Amino acid sequence: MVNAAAKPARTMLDRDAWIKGAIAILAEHGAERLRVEVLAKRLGVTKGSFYWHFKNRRDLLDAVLNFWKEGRIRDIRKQTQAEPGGEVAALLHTIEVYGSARNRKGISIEAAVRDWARRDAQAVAVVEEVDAERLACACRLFLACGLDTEEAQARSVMLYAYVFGVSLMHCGGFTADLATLKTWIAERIAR
Amino acid sequence: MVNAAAKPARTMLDRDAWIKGAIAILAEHGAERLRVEVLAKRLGVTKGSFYWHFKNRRDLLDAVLNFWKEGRIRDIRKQTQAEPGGEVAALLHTIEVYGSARNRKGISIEAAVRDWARRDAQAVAVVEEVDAERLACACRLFLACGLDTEEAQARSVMLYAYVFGVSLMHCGGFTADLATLKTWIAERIAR
DNA sequence: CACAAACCATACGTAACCGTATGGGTCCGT
DNA sequence: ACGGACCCATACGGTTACGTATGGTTTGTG
Repeated sequence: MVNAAAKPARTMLDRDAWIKGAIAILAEHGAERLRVEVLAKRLGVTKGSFYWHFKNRRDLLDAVLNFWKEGRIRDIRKQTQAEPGGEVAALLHTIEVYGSARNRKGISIEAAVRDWARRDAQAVAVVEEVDAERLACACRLFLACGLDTEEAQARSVMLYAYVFGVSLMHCGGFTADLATLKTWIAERIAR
Repeated sequence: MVNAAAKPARTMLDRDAWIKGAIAILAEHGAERLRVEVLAKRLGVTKGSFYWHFKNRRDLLDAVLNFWKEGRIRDIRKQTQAEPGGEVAALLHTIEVYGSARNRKGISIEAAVRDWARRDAQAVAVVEEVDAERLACACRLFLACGLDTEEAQARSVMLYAYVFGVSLMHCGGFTADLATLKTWIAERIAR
C-alpha cells in the first residue's frame, strides 16, 4: 500500500525537463558523456521514465539540438534589433556577450555543440543554420553602417570567429590587462 | 657495454607508436573516445601490450599531451623565424596554415585538445603553454613591424582567436567567394 | 645452451551504459 | 468507480571498456 504522504510531491517530468537537464550535462561534460542513465539519476528518476518520453538516446540528442538551435536564433534576432545609429553598439554588445563571465554556461554549450558537430551530421546541420542566421544578422548591421557587401561579410565572419576562438584560448599570463586588450579587438572588428 | 634498446627497428611497438596511434584517434573521435582496447585493435595487438608500455590510460593521455605540446612549440618557432622585412609574410603564413585544407588533421587535433582542455586540468596546462608560446612569437613579429606593445599583444590574440574560431564555424552558404573573404580578414589582422 | 628481458595473448572480474520487458501507481474523463 | 492514458520502477541481457593476472614467444647476452 502506498502512503500518499510518503511521496514528496514527485514532479512529473516532461520532454522539456529532460532536454534542459540534458543541456546541463552537455555544457559540463560534452555530448559524448551525455548518457541517459546519468541524466535520469540527475533528475531523480530511472531510465524507465526516459524511454517513455524518448524513443532512444538519439531522439534526445536531436531534441537537444533543435532546442538549442531555436534558442540561439531567437536570441540573435533580439540582440541585433538596433535602431538607426545604434548598429555599432549592437555589434559591440554581441562581442561582449560572448566573452562575458555571466554567460559562462551559454559559452560552454556553444563549445560543446561545435565540438559535437565535428562528428555528428545532425549537429553540423544545426550549427550551419545558426551560423547562417548569425552571420546574416551581423552583416545587416555592418551594411547599415555604410560598409560595402564584401567588407560587411568579412567583418561578420571575423566577428564570430573571434568570439568563438577567444572563448577556448588560455591566454591568462600573456598580458596584465586582458580586458583592455579585448576592448581594443572589439573596436577593431566592429568599428 | 652494449646498448640493447638502441635499435628495435622491428614490428615491435614502442611507446611512440602507441602515442601516434592515439593522436590519430584523438583527431578523429576526441579524447573521450580514446580507449585503450580500441587503440590496441587499431594497432593490431591486444591491450596486454598496452599495459606493458603504459601504466594506465591516464599515462597515455599525459604522453599524448606532452607529445603534442612539444610538436606545436617546435612548429611555431620554426614558422616565426622571419628575416627583417618578412614579418608580415610570416604572420599571413601562420594564418593561412591554420585554414589550409592540407593541414586538416592538425586542425582536428587542435580542436580536440582544446575541447579536452575544457574538462581536464592537464590539458589546460598544456594548452596554456602552447598558447603562451604562440602569442609570444606572434607578438614579437608585430613588434618588429613597429607596433606598440599594446597593439602587438591585441593583434596576436586576435590572430589566434580568429584562426581557432573560423576552423569550427560552418559558413559554407554565406558567401560565394569565401577565399577572398578570408584573405581580406587575414590582411586586416596582420597588416 | 641457458636465461632474462622485452613484448604480446588470453582470461578474468568489475563497472557503466543501452534498450526492452513488465508491472505498479496516479490522474482524468465518462 | 472504472478504464485507459500517462509516468515511472525494477529486472534483465548484451556491449564496451578498464585494469590485473598469468603465461607464452621472441630476442639478445653470458
